[in-house]
Amino acid sequence: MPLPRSGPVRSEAARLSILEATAALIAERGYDHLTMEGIAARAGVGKQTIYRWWPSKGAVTAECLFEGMLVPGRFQLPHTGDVRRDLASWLGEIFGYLGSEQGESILRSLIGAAAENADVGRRLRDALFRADSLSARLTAAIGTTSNLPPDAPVEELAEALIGAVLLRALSREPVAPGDAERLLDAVLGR
Amino acid sequence: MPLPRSGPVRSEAARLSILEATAALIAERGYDHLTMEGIAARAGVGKQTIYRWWPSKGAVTAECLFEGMLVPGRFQLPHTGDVRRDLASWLGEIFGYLGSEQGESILRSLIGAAAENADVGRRLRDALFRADSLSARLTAAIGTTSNLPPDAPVEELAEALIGAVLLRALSREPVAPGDAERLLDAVLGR
Amino acid sequence: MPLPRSGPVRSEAARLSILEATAALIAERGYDHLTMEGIAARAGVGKQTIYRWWPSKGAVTAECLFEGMLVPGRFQLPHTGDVRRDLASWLGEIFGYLGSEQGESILRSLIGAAAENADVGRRLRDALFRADSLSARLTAAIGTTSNLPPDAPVEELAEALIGAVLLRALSREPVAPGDAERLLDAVLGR
Amino acid sequence: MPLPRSGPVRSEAARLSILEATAALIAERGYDHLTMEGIAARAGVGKQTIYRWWPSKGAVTAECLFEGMLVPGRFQLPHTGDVRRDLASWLGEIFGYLGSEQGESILRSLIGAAAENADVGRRLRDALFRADSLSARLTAAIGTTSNLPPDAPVEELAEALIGAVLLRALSREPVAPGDAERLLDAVLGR
DNA sequence: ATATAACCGAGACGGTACGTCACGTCTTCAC
DNA sequence: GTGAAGACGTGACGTACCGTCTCGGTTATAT
Repeated sequence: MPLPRSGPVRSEAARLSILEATAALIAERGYDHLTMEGIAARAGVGKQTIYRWWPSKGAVTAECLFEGMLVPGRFQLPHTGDVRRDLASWLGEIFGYLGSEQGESILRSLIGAAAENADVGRRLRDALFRADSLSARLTAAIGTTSNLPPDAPVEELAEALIGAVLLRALSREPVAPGDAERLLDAVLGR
Repeated sequence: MPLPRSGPVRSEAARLSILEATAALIAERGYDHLTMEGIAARAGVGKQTIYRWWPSKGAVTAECLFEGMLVPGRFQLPHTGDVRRDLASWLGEIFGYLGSEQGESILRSLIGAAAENADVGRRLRDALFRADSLSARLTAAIGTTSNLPPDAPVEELAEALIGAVLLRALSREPVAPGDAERLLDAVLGR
Repeated sequence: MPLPRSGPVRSEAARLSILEATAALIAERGYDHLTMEGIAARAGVGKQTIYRWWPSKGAVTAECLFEGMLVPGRFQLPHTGDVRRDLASWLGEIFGYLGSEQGESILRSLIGAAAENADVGRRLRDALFRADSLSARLTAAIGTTSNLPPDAPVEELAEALIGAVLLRALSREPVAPGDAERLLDAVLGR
Repeated sequence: MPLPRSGPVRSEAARLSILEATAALIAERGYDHLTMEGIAARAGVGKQTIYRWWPSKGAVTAECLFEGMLVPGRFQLPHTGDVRRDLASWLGEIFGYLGSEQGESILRSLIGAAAENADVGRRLRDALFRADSLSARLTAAIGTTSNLPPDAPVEELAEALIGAVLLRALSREPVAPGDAERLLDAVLGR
């Protein structure tokens, strides 16, 4: 089923088809095993159409990530007023995703992609985990709900939280029920 | 210069030559770009000799890691009695390594390798960072030097520390002087 | 010096380059010793370009044969009216070719190729020795010049002549001056 | 089941086992596809034991041939007094062998072996088809049963007969009932 | 209204690396 | 000192993808 043609302007249909094919292939077989030819075939698109707009499969992956096609957009900090509870809920959701076989595999794939492609690395940080808003929220919480001292290194706190998630994905250790809370206790104090 | 033959037993010379070639190639060009043919050529060895003993380049890399050929063995916790100071010194050394272009690249390569190979992931955790002894030391430190409560989740603390290092490597952000201390402050409190 | 590209249609330049390389390599080193990689390298072509169009080196060889690149097209029956003299001249030329070291080696190579590849066998018969026209001519000669009875089994006569040539090539016995005539005498009578 | 050892003299058991394995493998899969490792494994013998006594698989094949393990010894000219009838019977047997799928394949294999190995070529001629005795018999028959002139080129007659058989094997054309007789008619006259 | 030019699908091309097979050499050890 | 076993360096196999390059066909825009 060939895609409809749109003349000498970039075909949005082709672009979407490529991103969807990429996301599907990563979900099915992992970032390694992802090939340009596989994407083109799955998307019903010529290889040149991919190379015209992206320099590498890492770049396509990064755009997938940015479009929210790989990791659901749900990983957003809630905003109830109780920062500690918000963080717990957010981390809980992430660990839940990590607990599913699908999620663990995709996340691991993305780590691999990030390791060899700087763009993916950046996207993985801010588009996926919204690290910025995370540290902003931590800053806002100083002196309020949790036992954060006024000059707490929030940036480092955020890195520690997210880093622990990555390490968990890398090490392939299964997620246990209370893990998210324990991590929060460890980093923020009880 | 062909290696000496040793008959129907495994050639230790070939094994070492392969591991050394692998370590050198990873250090020079990164884990992606590492090829079996490249290893064989550099090691002066037939490809089959590699495939006879390792199923994949990930496995070879894991053995390199285990033999301490990729990351220096220096990342060991000192043991001065002052746990906090020991941790600071250990983290400082790691961040120092991460600060060098070489070290950052190798570490990132290994993360990529870990993402696609479970064995590498495991080795990267315990052979490299001695996570076990790390949490053991944290346990020992409870109630002593630092402000760790008696039931502190040391395992999670260790994961947060190491995870932050990995995230730093992945995100390619340069290391600044006080980073190690700030991370320690963030996770262990001041 | 890369060959010119011609897009998504088969490149005639590549095809010719491959056939020429094949013919040259067979002439130089024999059919055994012929390798796909050798052909590709000599032709300045990717291996896949060979495999895309031919299933085996035997098939490439068969096409060489068909294109007249391996055995000169000169082995054609003259047509003077005197069939006996025509046959003598034709056989003489073949034995002359067989007498040269080059010719003997190539012919033997082709026999080896024919033994393991049916296509080569067929080509070797009809494209090379024009067996068809040979038996047709023999049929035409019945009752005329030679002592062929009206119902002479011309097909078998042709096979005997060509077969004797093959056997000579296989057995590596040097060709002596009067051999062609003697063979003709033996098969056709004096 | 390892073969019994016999100390510092050549093991006849090993030699026979190798030849039998070779003959079986050629019969099963053809001369190309025959491998030294396959022979060794099938014979329950170390590779070195083969290389110690034969320089190539062609040589092993030649010895098989010489021992009558590949082509049945039945292809011998009968000796009834009627040379024409003897030849007819002999050729008939050969064509019968050639008519079986097994026989056609083995013979073709041997031609391939002969094409790349001089020794096999020689053996194939005299050990297999007893060409010597054939031309001797033809000589003896001069002036007797058939219409051979006194100075008939018997050597060439023999070559034509055998050559026709080889060509038939090479060209993979099925054998029809009267073929042997027709060939004899063609070459010797009616 | 028509040419022009960018885009599209398809896929052939010269390459690199894959993982496997077999080669012929060599070494160990049991008999 | 022969023979089974099998590791070794070498080299070819046939396959998968790479990134580049036409090709023929569409279609929006600039003449």
